[in-house]
Amino acid sequence: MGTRAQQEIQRIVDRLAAAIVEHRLPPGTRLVESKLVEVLNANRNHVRAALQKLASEQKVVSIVPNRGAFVAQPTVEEARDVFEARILLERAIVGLAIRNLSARNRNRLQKQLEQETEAIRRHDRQEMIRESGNFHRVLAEIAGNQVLTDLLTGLITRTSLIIALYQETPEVKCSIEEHQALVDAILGGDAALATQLMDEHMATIQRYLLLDERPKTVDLQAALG
Amino acid sequence: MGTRAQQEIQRIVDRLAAAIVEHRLPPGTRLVESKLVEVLNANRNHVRAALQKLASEQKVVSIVPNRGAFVAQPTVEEARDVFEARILLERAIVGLAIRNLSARNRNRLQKQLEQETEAIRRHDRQEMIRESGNFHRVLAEIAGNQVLTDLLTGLITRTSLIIALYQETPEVKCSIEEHQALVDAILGGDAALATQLMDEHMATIQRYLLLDERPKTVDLQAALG
DNA sequence: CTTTTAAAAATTGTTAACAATTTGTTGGCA
DNA sequence: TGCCAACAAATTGTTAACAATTTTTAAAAG
Repeated sequence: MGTRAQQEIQRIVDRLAAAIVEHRLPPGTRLVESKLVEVLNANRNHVRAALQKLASEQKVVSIVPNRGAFVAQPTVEEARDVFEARILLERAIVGLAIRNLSARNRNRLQKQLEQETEAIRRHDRQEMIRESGNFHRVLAEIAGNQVLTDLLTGLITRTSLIIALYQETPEVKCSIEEHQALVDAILGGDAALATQLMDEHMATIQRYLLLDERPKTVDLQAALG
Repeated sequence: MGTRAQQEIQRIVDRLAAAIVEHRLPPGTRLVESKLVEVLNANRNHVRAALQKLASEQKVVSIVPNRGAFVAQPTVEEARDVFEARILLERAIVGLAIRNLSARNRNRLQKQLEQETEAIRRHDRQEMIRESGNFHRVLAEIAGNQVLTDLLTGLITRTSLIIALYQETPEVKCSIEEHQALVDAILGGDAALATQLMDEHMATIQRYLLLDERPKTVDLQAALG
């Protein structure tokens, strides 16, 4: 495909991923191709390609043959694996970021915290989700490893879907207070403290997940058995 | 797409990835769609989808609009980033694997080493490459985290392409001696030693890469400037 | 009123024809 | 010979029509 088609597919991927990440499309939602064509003002071939990509790359969509695409419902095991992998990457990124603290990068961290503050001030939940994800992405960019950034970006997306599916209450647990403490430790150059704070930050998020139980959706087996 | 088409695309992806990983398709090789259709006995649409996947997921193919697909030529920066990320994952995997040492898993490690020995005995270079990759995949599977396994699998593929492009001599540096030492440390439950051996193993591979210089292929700018 | 069956509609899956672009070749001409 | 234009071939990119499957609707039968 030419660049134009690829860009269009990416546009659709981004729109859908954003909607899933910001919990506007709950897990299990049916994604009918013709509706997406209408809503996104797109070509059906492109929509199909985008859905395939979301299914095979980020795994936030699952495709059932002859039945169509749905917002994915990751299993408890997958949720655990995603968190385990993410913590791993986040810890390493914190360490790398501390070694790359240029004036510009310090500034980026401050600016990012301001964005989050603004989102909270406006009580804009979707923007809060978006910005809390951006915080971790900025950290990865400061770490200066594009491969790590790409891997983490995928895990951030999946994490948000997992939260939609398993978190007991809908508040955004990826809090600015913990981000602020992290930034303080990073700017202070205290790698050990920063790493520990990142561990605790991830643990905080994980603590509110109901990973002992089944997915939130109706389990016919349990409900009728 | 239905399951059948997806399977067919995956078959093509696997065939192409194997050829690239085993250095049968050197970096920069042109991949003409019609030739692939012939050689792989496939449909052109499926070939195109497979090439797109290899480009956007594993990044071992690069697609130039209106010019076609080529075996990728990762930059020195990308090579460094891939290795940095891979070391990170491998270290963690070693630690996790030691905690999961069932009888079956001990056996899998032994069996894997036997496979590698056999490849060496037969002087089958392509099988040696394949099996040395399998060693790291088995380790990831023993670690018991499917997400980590998937991420590492992608990085192993990319690593092999990087070696094809940047290693000074063509021997397989991912050696069974170091694998054997690693297995000994793991079976002995010595996490600190095993992690250190993994570090050294990765360092050994990296040591033979010419990452100070340009890619091996002719650089017109440098050659004619 | 419930169940069954058949037809219609909606939705997904597949393909090959067509279009656009790049690459290669030939022949004229100074 | 060297250069250029026009044509031809090869290759990639795009699309819409067609096929297959599932879901819905409606009618008929018990």
